Amino acid sequence: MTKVVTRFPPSPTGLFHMGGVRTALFNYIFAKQNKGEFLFRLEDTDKERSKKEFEEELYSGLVWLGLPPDNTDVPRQSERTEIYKEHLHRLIAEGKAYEAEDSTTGKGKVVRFKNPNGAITFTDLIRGEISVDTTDLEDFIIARNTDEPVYHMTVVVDDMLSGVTHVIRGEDHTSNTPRQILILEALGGTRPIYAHLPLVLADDKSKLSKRKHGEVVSLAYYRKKGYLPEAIINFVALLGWNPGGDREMLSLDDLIQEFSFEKVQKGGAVFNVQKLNWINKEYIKKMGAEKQKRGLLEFLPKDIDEKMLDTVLPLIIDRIHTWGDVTELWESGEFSYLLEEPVVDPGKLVWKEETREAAREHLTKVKEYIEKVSEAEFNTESIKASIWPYAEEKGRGSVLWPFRMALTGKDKSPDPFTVAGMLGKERTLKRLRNAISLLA
RNA sequence: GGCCUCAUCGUCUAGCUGGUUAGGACAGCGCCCUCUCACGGCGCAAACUCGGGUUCGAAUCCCGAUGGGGUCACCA
Repeated sequence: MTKVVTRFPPSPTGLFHMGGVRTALFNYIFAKQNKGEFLFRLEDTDKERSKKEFEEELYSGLVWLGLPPDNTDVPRQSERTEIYKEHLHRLIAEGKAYEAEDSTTGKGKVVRFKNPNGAITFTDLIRGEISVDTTDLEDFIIARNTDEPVYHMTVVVDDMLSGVTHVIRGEDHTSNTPRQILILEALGGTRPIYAHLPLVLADDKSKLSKRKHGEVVSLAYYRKKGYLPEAIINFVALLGWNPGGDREMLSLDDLIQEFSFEKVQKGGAVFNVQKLNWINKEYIKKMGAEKQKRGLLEFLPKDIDEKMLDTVLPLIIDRIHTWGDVTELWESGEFSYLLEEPVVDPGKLVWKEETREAAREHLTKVKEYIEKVSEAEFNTESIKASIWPYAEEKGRGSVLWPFRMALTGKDKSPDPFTVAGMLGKERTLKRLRNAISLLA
């Protein structure tokens, strides 16, 4: 049994695409599952469009996701031209490729592969046998000139030389496979096993593309928004694959354990952000408070009172799907009453059909109960215990609504006991007195 | 258009060797909890593309149609 070797060979011509993320993931999983190697290399033969920043983006993305490649030195095709040339020249020498006039401009010479014009049949781990008549491909170009090979040539040589056993890539490469098999056979290499993954689709069912669908196609977007790598891995794995039952929450280790090509879907899968959001939230809920806090801190104002954050933490967690959501939540003033005195509308202090007098009376009573709660025991539970019987007697809405409004000034907020607990005795009393005076 | 390929709720999917009230999840809607919001609990709605076969019986097997997607670069 030869060692399994998979690879992820993006071209650094754009941000790390979510489709690429899934391709990388499946390559990683399959390699690990078989105690093999997961290789990373850069296909930067297009000098015009290849950018250093994208190389970094790609590599750091893999590391961030928890899918570090096994090779420490990252090969760049732009630095391997001598190797490709050697193979290219061999093909020419053996009559398997030839130089030809540039058919479009008539200037210069390109290298074409001498197509034997037969049928190529290969086995795809996901789709079974695929058979193509290569005659339609004609004598395709494999190099811009005798020194500059293009994609098909470089892929084949690299895969062959690095001992790649499994080529796992997107379905958009299916039509490239026969060409590459042709070159590979001319070179005398061993055929790897192919697996073409169904595409990751946008809402309109077309391939996710930067041009058409914008920044939401790249990993960078989700990193910026504060999604968790585990959640992204989990979600993306479920795009076109599933463990067979009802399980949906799967760690990378689970995936390595459970993955099989038989369970890979044949049709494309729409990238559904809402599901990603849900999964992300599940991961957030599962982690400890300390981690949650650290996650939020990155997206909150620098000068935020960390002690206060401890108390609001559970409230925030209930209301967000990603760390980034907290920014908007915070800026919307959702918790503004914690930082500053609320502006209270006197009319709003009165519950439904009740009178101002009644509201004033309830608030006065509440103030008295609050005063009796000792400073040391001033927490949600004890506050609730002291006021609850009265609220039950007079009607919860009649008492609790003005109470909460006095503290927050908002139609929507957590319950008054929780808010009072967060504010502390002094501030709670101050706001109650203020509300009472407004009703005078 | 040629070639390749795919087809179960809006979306992700279960369904492996034919017999199920076609299951789950997200989203949606409703109810409950409740002073409001959020959380949570419960529930509802929602699919086998169509047409032929094979069979006692088809979402499942075969053929065809239709529809979708991919690809047809000196880009990868």
